[in-house]
Amino acid sequence: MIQLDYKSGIPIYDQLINGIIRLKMLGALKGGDALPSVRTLASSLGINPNTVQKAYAILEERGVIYSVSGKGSFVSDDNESDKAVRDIALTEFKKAVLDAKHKGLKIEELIKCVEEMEEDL
Amino acid sequence: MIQLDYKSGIPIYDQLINGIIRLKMLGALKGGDALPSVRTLASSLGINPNTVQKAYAILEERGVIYSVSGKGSFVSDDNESDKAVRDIALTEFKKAVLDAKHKGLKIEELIKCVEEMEEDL
Amino acid sequence: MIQLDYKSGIPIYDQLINGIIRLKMLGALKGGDALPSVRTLASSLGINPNTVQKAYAILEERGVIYSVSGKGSFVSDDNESDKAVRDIALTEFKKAVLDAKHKGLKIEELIKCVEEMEEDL
Amino acid sequence: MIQLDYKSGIPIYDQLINGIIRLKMLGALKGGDALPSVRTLASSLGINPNTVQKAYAILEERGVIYSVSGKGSFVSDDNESDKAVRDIALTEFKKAVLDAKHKGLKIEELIKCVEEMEEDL
DNA sequence: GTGGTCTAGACCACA
DNA sequence: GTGGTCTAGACCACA
Repeated sequence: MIQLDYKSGIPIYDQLINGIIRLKMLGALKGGDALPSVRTLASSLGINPNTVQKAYAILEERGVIYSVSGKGSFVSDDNESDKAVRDIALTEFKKAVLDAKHKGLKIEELIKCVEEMEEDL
Repeated sequence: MIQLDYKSGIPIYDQLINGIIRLKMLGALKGGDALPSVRTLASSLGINPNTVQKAYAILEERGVIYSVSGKGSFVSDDNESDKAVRDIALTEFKKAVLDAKHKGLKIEELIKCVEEMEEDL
Repeated sequence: MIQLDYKSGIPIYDQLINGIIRLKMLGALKGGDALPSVRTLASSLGINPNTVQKAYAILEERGVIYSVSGKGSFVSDDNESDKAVRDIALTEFKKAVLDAKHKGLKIEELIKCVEEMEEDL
Repeated sequence: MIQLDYKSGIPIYDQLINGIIRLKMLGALKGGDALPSVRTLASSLGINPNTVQKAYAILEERGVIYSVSGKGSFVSDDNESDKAVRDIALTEFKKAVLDAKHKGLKIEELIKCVEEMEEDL
């Protein structure tokens, strides 16, 4: 399911968020699908339920999933959610572009870099 | 000189690092130039000397500057340093590209996004 | 009958309460009419009998319906009940108005908003 | 400062959020003002730092405040934040209007109710 | 000192 | 059982 990397420095809840979004992108999770409960996912990953709770809360706020008290958490099928996710991703990407520029990389280099990565994947 | 943005969420020491690298890229700082002392820069920016110290230490580690005990810190003229900085920047940028892809953005969108940012700046 | 929206965040029992009150307002339920039994309604909506039970209990407490042991639940024809329901609803609405004011919305904006909603519905 | 009501059923972190927004509306908090630190506010209110942390995190995400690790939390002067707050408030208000309608109140009654509240305040 | 993350564990409403 | 809130307390990066 979701691979956690404790050495990455990326907060666990962020890795969960990214992991669930990725699973949705890949089609492994579809609209209406039930997610593992907060406690179940926590124990299967060996982390604290609060951490899962935090990830789910953020995903819900972004419209990627929705939670029903007493029933569980489910994947939204709302296309709006995709848009929200993409907006956030694009903003973060722009930040990275600026950062690269600030460190002396030129726009053409960045574009070339992106194009080369296309072939790899 | 260097503009700090406290709201950006980027650590101050990182902003310092980027700022000094940028000044070197722009030619405002050249090989052999003396940098302001840790205390001077700290007080002129209104920040903690520890923060400047950390930035200088990282820059030295990357070969962008070098320190002479009792004399101060100076800009390296070694072209190697530029390469190292650029390598690090490129690696981080690639990570950002991957992340954006994982969140559903397509390569063409990213390229378009980069091109549009070129016009703005 | 009653449409449940699991994504709304409104507790199911509250949706049931609102639904039954609405059916009464609309005239679909009149004084003396028998309500479906707790189990019947629960199974026809695919929800837990406890949830229906809770809704019925609250409706009875407010005088909207009444229960006869061994016979079932019935709609009150008492006009008093309507008044009680309306009083509660009005109190909650006033709370919402205050909250909106506290967050900087002006009375005129609220009125305009309500008027616009009239057209939509 | 901020009055907490433990009996209200409203989560403490929500009361904090509303309280800070209200203080900003009233002009008691202006752009750039430092907020009490997470720990300070927690101990002065007799609650857990985590709860304050949660409130601050949500306020930051909404653009009402911004936090700088190691420095503290500050009130945004960005007018955008007001817009975000107002949007959220308006959405909540609309929900309340719908709820009132569902319970049998008529639009005209709601408008009259709002108008009467104008005189009181 | 300051914000941010995380664990451990309790308690509540809801289903 | 399930999500949500809260406390208590530890630890980290940053300033």
